[in-house]
Amino acid sequence: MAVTIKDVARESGVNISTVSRALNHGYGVNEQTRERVVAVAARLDYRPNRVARGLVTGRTHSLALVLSDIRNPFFAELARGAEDAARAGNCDLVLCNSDLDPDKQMQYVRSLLEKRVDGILMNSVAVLSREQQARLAACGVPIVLLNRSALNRAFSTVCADNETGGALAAKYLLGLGHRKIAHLTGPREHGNLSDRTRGFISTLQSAKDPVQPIVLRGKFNFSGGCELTKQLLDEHPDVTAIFAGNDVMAFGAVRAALDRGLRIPEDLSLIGFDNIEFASVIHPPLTTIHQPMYEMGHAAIEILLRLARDKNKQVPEHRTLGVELIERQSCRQLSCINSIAVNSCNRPASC
Amino acid sequence: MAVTIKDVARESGVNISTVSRALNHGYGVNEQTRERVVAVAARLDYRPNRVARGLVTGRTHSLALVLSDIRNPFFAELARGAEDAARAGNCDLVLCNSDLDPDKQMQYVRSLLEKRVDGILMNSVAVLSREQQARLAACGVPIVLLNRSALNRAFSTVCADNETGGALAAKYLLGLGHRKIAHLTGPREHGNLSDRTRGFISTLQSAKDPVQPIVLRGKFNFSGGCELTKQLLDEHPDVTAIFAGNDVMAFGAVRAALDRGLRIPEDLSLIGFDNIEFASVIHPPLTTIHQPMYEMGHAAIEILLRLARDKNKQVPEHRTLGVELIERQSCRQLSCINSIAVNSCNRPASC
DNA sequence: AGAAGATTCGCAAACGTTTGCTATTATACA
DNA sequence: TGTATAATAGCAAACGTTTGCGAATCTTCT
Repeated sequence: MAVTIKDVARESGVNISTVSRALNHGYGVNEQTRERVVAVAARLDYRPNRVARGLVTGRTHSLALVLSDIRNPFFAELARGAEDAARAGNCDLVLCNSDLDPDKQMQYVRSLLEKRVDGILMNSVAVLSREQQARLAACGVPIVLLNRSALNRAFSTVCADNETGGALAAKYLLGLGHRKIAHLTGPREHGNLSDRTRGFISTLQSAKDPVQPIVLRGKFNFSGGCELTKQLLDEHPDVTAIFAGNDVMAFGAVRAALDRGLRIPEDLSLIGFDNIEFASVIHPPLTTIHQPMYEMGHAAIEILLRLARDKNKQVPEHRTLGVELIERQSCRQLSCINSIAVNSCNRPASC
Repeated sequence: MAVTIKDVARESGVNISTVSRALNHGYGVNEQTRERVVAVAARLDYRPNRVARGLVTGRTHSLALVLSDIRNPFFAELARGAEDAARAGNCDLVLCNSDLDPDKQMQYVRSLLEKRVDGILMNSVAVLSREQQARLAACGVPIVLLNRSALNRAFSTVCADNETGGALAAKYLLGLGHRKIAHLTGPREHGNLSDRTRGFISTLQSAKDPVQPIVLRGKFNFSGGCELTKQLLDEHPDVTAIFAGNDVMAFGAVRAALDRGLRIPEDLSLIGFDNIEFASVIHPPLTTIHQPMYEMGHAAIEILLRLARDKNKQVPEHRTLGVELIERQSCRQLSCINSIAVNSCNRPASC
C-alpha cells in the first residue's frame, strides 16, 4: 500500500538501515549516498510510519489534554496554548473532555496509557479517590496538573495564583464599600475554585471590619451562575455585590439579574474570574480577575516535554502564574456621595 | 518496563497468541483457559500496547480535527461534538489549530498521515491550491470537510445550510424595513462565509425592491468585526442594519458601536450567525442564525468512523444540517409607526 | 608499504502485537 | 473401535521502523 523504508532502500540500492540513518540524522553515512537516498525518498513521497517508529523508540510524540469541557472558553484558550507548545515540541495533542466525571477520567487515562502517550496534562484529579491518584502517579507517564494539589506532590503542577485572585476581588469590593457580599462557586472538591473561595473569604474576614459572605455552591457554568443568582436574590434580596468563581458563572449572574429587573452595576455589583474574551464584550463590561490561560497551557506542555525528554530524572516542577484585577464597569462604589463623584450612578435624583 | 503480552503468557502458561485471542474476542480458546488468562491479565494490570497493535492491524483508532482556532466558540462546540462521537467509536481525537494558514494546514496533514490517523476532519481546505487538494484526496485516509466544496467531490462533507441562513437574515432585515444594509464577512476563499454572503446578497437583490448591501471583508474574529464596523461607520454613517458573518464578528460590531456612542438596536440593528452560547448573554441579546454545531461535529466523525471501518467502499457522503433564525433583541423595526406598535423604540419623543 | 584508525554500510535483532497455518487433542458418529 | 470432524493451542511470520555490532573499504601516518 503505502511506500515504506524498504521501497526507498531497494530503489536507492542500499540497506534499510542506511536509509534510516540517512533520513534521520546522517551520522555514519556517506554524503553522496545520503543525497541519493534523500532524493529517492522525496521522489517516492516516502512518509516514515511513526507507529512503527514509536514501537521501537518507545516515544509516540503524542501528549494528551484531559479537561472538563472544551466549550468552556477558559479551557479553549488553555488548549490553544497547549497545542502551540506541543506543536513547537513536535508533538500532537489529543483532546479529552472528562466533564469532571471520575470514571470517565480514569477511563480516558487508561486509554491514553494504552496508546502510550508521552505525557498527560490534566485539568483536575481532585475528584479522584486517593487510591486512584496513587495509581495515576505510579503509571509511568509524566503528568502535569492544572490546579495545585497540596496533597499529592508526585505530580507537576501549573496554576494561576487563585488564592491571591480571590483576595484581590475581596479587597476591591471592600474598597468600594460593599458589606452584603455573596460568592458563587462550585463544589468543594474543585481545587481552583476552592482556592479562590479561600482567598476571598479569608480576606473579607480579616478586614478591619470583618465581613461574612454568603457562599453558594452549584454548577460552575452559565446555567449554574444563573440558578445560584436567582436563589441568592430570593433568599438575600439585600446583597449588593457578587463575586462569581468564574466569568461564565458571572454571565449567568448577569442573565439572572436582567430577568429579575436588576441593573448592573446600579443595583448589583459583579466581579468575575478568568477574564475570558467575552468578559469585555458583555454589557456592562465585566470587572474580573485575569489569569494567563494561554500561558498556563503553554507552560504545562513545556514541562511535559521536558519530563518526556529524559525519562530518568523525573523531578516534578511547580509553576504558579500571576493574576491581576481588570477593572471594567460591572462594580460601583456603594456610598452615594462617591458614586456621584465617579459618575457611575444613573439615578442622581434618587440619591 | 511495562508488562507485555509475553508476561501474561508466561504467567498463565500459554502462548502469546492464545493470550491475544483470549483477551480480544475468545474465538478458538477454551472457556477455562480464557478465564485463567483474563484473571492473570487483570492481576498483572496488563495494558495492551496499542502502538504495536496499530502496526499490525493498520488502524490507530485516532482521528484528527483540523480547525482554524479552538478559541472560536463555534469550533469549541463542534470539537465537543466530534470528541463525543469519536469516543463513542472508541477513537481519540487529536486537535490541530491551523489558523487557516495553508502551509500550516499541509504540515499538519503530513504529520497526521505519518502518524497513520484513521481519518481527518477539516475545517476548510478552500485555502489550499487545487494541486494540494488533489494530493489530499489521494492520500489514502478518509477526509471529511466542514464546508461544502462544490469543486472537489472527492471528499465527504458536512455543513450547515449556510446559504439558506444568509437568505433568512436578508428576509428578516427586509421585513423590518431596512434598506441601508451592510454585511461583514471574511475573505472570498472562506467557504462557509461565502455561502452565507451569497444567500444574503442574492435574497436582497431579488426582493421586490432590490437592495444592494455594502460588503466589507476582513478578519472574521472579534477584532475584525470591530475594525470593519468602525470603517463602515466612517464611510457609511447612514447604515441601519448589519449582518455579521458570525457571532464573534457581531460581538466586535457591538463593541465598535458602543465605542462610537451608538445603541443597538435603537441606532443600529445587528444580526449574527452561529448562535454561540454568549449570543444570548450579551446586551442586547443577539438575534442570529442558529447552526447545529455540536451535531455537525458529531455527524462528521460518524462519517469518518464509517469510512475508516471498511477501507474498500469509500463512497463520499454529504450531509447538510438545517439552520434557523433565533429572534432576540438586536434588531428593530425601522418604520416608526410599527416600532411603536411593537414597543421596541425607546425614544417615542423623537418619532 | 604496512599498520592503525576512521568511515561507510549491511546484517539481524528488537519493539509488542495479530493472525494464518498447522499440530494436537477431544468429540461425535458409524 | 476406528474414522471424520470440531475444538484448542502453539509456531512463526508479519507490521515498519531503529540501532548495536561487525565487516569491508578508505584514509592517514610512519
